[in-house]
Amino acid sequence: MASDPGEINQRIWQVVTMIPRGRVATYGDIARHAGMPGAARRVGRALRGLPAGTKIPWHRVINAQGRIAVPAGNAARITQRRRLEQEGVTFCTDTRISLKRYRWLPGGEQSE
DNA sequence: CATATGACGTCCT
DNA sequence: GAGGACGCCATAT
Repeated sequence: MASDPGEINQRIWQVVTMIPRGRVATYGDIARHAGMPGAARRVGRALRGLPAGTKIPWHRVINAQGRIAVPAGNAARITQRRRLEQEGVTFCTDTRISLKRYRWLPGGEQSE
């Protein structure tokens, strides 16, 4: 059943994969859309276990503060920012992103 | 079973 | 906008 941990992480990756290019989503929204409201940490746990050459656009996942949740010491932190800028996502500050402008609404499927 | 930590969120100052 | 406090879920010790 969906109670299996493997089933959960797959559900999370599914939601992350459906995030459109040039757009970002927060852990809380993904967790809620995955059927686990409040389990934002569970999402981070799933993304942390992702391999380097994964097909999952984990770089489009950021925290509610519009910042990269990846701590220093991890090369992924730089990779994420580089990829976001490459997709057209601009940083409001040195570490801040305009969620109000790039936040993707799960299920909203906004036409633009 | 209790405590501490983490790719988090929300509220308050 | 920045920082601290508390809450939530899961794993490690």
